[in-house]
Amino acid sequence: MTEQRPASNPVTMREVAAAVGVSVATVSLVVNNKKDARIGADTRRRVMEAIRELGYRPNALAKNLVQGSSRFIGLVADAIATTPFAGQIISGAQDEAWKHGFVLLVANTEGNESAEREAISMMLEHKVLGILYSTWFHRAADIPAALRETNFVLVNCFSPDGDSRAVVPDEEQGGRTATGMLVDRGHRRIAFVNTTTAAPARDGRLKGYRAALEAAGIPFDPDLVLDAIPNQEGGYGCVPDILRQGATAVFCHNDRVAMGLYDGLRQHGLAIPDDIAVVGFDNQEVIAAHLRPPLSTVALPHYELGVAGVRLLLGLDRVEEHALVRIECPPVERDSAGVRR
Amino acid sequence: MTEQRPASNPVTMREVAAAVGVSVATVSLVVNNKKDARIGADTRRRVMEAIRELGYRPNALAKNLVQGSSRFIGLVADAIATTPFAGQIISGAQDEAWKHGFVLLVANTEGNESAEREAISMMLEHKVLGILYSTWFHRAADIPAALRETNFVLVNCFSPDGDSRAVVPDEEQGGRTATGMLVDRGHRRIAFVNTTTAAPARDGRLKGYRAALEAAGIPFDPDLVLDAIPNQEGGYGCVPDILRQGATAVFCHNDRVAMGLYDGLRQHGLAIPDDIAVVGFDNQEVIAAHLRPPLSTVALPHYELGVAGVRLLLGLDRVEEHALVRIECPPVERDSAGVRR
DNA sequence: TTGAAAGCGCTAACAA
DNA sequence: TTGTTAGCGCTTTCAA
Repeated sequence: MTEQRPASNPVTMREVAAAVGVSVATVSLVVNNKKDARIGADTRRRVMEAIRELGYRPNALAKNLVQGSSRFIGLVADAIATTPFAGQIISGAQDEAWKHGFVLLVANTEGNESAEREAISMMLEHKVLGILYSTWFHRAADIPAALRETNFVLVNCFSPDGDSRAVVPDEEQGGRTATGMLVDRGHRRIAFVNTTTAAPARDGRLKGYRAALEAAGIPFDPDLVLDAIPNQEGGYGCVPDILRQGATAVFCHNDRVAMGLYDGLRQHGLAIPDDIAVVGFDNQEVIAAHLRPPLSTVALPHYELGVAGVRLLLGLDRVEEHALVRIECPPVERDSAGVRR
Repeated sequence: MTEQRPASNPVTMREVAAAVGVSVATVSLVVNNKKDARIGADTRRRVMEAIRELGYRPNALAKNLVQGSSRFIGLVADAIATTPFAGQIISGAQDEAWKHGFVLLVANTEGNESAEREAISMMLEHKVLGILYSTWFHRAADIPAALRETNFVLVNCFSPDGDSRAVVPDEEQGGRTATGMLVDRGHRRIAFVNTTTAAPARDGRLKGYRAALEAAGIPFDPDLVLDAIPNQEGGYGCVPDILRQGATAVFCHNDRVAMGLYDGLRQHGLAIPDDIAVVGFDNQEVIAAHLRPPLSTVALPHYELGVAGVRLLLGLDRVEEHALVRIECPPVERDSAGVRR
């Protein structure tokens, strides 16, 4: 394996100093714009000029080394490739990290445990300030032992033992919000197509659904809660049941289920939202925004999860030691829920 | 086993050496498992033990510094958050980078030029071995000047001047493959819903479409080529035109267009693939795999683009200086094209 | 206002 | 087989 040429030799601070005829200390002072050190206006000018002329770039490795702390934040994700969700977490984490002068070291593990171990090792060896450990869907996660060697916060997942800082979406509030969109339109028989998969999303959204019903004085009818595989096929498949139950509105576990539901409903000659109203969950753009009619849904706040994760890591938000921070799932109103009464 | 220390004060090699009673050089030798240096079996054992006991982790920053080269590869992407595509590029790049002992420094710029400059600066300061500059859709890209300070390869984009190494999907072959799927089923009036957006995808896929037709001895009919906004609405909107032209099959610019087309076709009471066959492009999983019927399409090889990018960067594949490397877009057969005759 | 010098944690000659 | 030593490029006292 022939690897590329050895790193080209970049301009060093010493060369800049030599070019100007000052010491490296002086150059360092002006490069970092140290406030306390008084540098002659002329010297400063000449140094700056030399920097520009020689194309000098500070060596972050050396700087980090001498300062004993890197400006890295690690982010391990379990599914960068397969969903847009991880991307949004990364994006949020990066924007926030960047804002505070930090750089993201990203590792994709695709659920592979040894890749995970390797990734964490690598980050530890780069002396990251801390690690964000994230999953693409909200769930309990076993915490790799090595994580405990540094600061870490869980993003979109949490420790079963509740002994770690974590940021997760507020599923219950999300379920309440989604159901509320339907209640607000005057619906009283609202079906809920939940997922078959045991997960916080399943329990939380159901809880929210019931809470919204209760708040509106609508009795809970267990027959209106259906379980389906959380994708298009699942949504399509439960159309007959929904119709049998005489529902006038459906809250779907996610947007993909809603997409399948659309198909089934249409096949029965039913119009959305006039014959039956639909709301989804996730706000998966490619789908939700372009269904016919565009799908009203509730957004999973992945970007905000990423932001909150680094804020916790950096200690920017005051919060109890092992708190589980819940982030709001905001409503995204489009057309499938009908017009508000 | 490992007594916890504040992350800010990690165990150093010197401490390990002191604990064992050897020199740091010896420790370095065993840590890096240097092949040529002979270390006493007993010494090696004791060092390893101390490493485990103290929880020593090598400091990659120091190592990189002294070796004059980091093991970083930078990857700047313009849309991590908005599509799964960037994620696949990252994923491919990372897998390949890791395989060769490199770590990815990822920066998301969301098209923002100053973010881009900052990102590249940051990477340069970390003395990356090189930079992958990637875009989420295949297009010509202006190359930021700073990029030229290091090795770089363009991924999913190319320099208008053709003066840089680049890896892109083979649009023409993709168009040929997609059209071929339809031709193979005996269709002769095949519509092509192209995009309204000027881009390599537009020209390349059209070229491929025509090539496939020609290879099958089918005359090209310009009336069968429609332009539409490349999303669901666009696909939906051109159904009447397609029917008017008497097409028995449609090749869609992408899967989203196909999704809209499905809707429109259904509304006309037409069955896919029996009344009309459809193939898409992109292989956007959430959509293609779960449409009814599942969509036959051609995959955009984002993962492979990432892989090829780092291979080029590392000089693992021999290739001419400013070559434009084209990666195959493989067919993904599902059900919407019908049964092969 | 500037410079000299001591490291940061590690690797790699060269010695022993 | 192992230790000594000289840096890598930079920051940071402390002196001048």
